[in-house]
Amino acid sequence: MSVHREIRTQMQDCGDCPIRHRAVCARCEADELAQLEQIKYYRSYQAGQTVIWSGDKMDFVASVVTGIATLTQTMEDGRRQMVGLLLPSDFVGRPGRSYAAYDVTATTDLVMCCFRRKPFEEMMGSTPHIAQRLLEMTLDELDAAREWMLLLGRKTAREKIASLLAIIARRDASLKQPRTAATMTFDLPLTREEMSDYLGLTLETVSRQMSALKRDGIITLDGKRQVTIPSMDALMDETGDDSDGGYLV
Amino acid sequence: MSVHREIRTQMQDCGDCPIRHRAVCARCEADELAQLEQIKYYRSYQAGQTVIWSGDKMDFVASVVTGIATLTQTMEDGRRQMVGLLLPSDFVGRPGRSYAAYDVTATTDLVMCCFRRKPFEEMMGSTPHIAQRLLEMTLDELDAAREWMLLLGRKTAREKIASLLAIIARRDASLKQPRTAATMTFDLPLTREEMSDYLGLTLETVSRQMSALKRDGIITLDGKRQVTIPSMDALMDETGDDSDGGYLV
DNA sequence: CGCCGCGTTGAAGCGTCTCAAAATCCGTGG
DNA sequence: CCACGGATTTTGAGACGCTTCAACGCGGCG
Repeated sequence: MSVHREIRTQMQDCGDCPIRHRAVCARCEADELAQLEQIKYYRSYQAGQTVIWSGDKMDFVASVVTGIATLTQTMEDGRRQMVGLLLPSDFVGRPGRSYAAYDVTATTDLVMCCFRRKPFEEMMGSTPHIAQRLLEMTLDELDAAREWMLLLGRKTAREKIASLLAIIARRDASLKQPRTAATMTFDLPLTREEMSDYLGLTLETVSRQMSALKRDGIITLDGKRQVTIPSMDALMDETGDDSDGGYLV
Repeated sequence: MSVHREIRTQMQDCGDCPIRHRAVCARCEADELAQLEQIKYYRSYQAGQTVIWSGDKMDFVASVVTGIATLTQTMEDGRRQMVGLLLPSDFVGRPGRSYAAYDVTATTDLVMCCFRRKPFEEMMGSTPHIAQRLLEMTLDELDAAREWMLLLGRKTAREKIASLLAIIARRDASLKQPRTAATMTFDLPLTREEMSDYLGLTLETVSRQMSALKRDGIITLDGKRQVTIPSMDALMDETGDDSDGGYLV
């Protein structure tokens, strides 16, 4: 994995922002947005590049604009566990904390909208709309983390893979095809190793279970990355979740 | 486990509250506290009693005042995973959500300070101090959940047990003995089965690893529940964590 | 062309689970 | 005070699922 240079991206108007209505700024009024524009700047990273290392000084917080990033923890002996998958509109960093608690890595090409930390923290105090939205997003993250705890602690390898595919498929569908098509196709944004880091498995087990799901007709593969799900119901049956789980809100 | 009747506890002044400075109300001024007193009421539960079932209607949020509660998720076939351990000052429920997302159970006798949900949500809008503190607490919870994801996904059974004991010991020390005594003793608030639900293990594996830690002199047991840790350093060596992990903030 | 990153597949080992039985603890009633 | 019964915990033996170690296949790129 070669090291790429970090690239600064040209300024952009918040009005045109693709994550305007979902990110931490979602509830801001025009004047508040203008204030945010004062302290924001964009950064781009290439696939594979590290955004920040755990323990490093972090003088910004940010929103993912496009692309996918991951949060991972690493033990002394090299065991790794992914603890977050950051999608467009997701928030990176913690107000009030000056160092990074996790490794942040770009798994695809990535653009982030960064805010200098100090001014952002001051704005949080004076702008309830930001703090409100951040609370809501953090509560959602906490729910997601707890669902992942169930997966890590109690699901079988096959159920783990099926759950991950279901999550990616559902998210992909919400962007590409608002209607619930019976059959869906998407590109896996993660390597087998990244999948294994997320699921608490080895990459060999991931590969074997992918093959098993293919053999059983739950998924089909074009190349290594493009996944087609003929029946979302059949996939859901493999996740171990309640049939109605996640739909009632 | 017999079903006990829920008991209402007599009113109490916020000024005397043992969690006054750590709970969701920690930053409130006197007038804000007075407002909270209007919508608060206490509830007590006996050890083993269920506070609320996942999916049930939940028209309050609450703080744990004394005792310990757990959040657990259950799969259709009965597999269970604990996703939260609620200690005094911890918050229960989610503003804006009218049903419970998890089973909440009292593992010891428990007293909660409950707020009617609707008035509490209104207060959150008008009282930044509450929302600020809740955000801070939620971010802490998220960090804890992510640390638990590493444990569930990557640690061995022995490391899991050692980690749990270390967490309980450290918390207990922060209450009972502010100084870092070399040797510490505490009562386990969890049964073997509850420990297994937290750690993603079977209760038999928990029991075996407890015996192994005892055999190796990492812990000593008086009865089944009272644990003594002769050397906190020796215990920390068994957790798999960095030697300096968790201390730098 | 040959290298390298990524993915697949195989075989053996090991850690945890499952099933089973015995030991211990604790509240209750005699 | 002791006996009893049920809940909890411990311990054992075998099974099983995932990991480990290893070899091989595939595709892109210098």
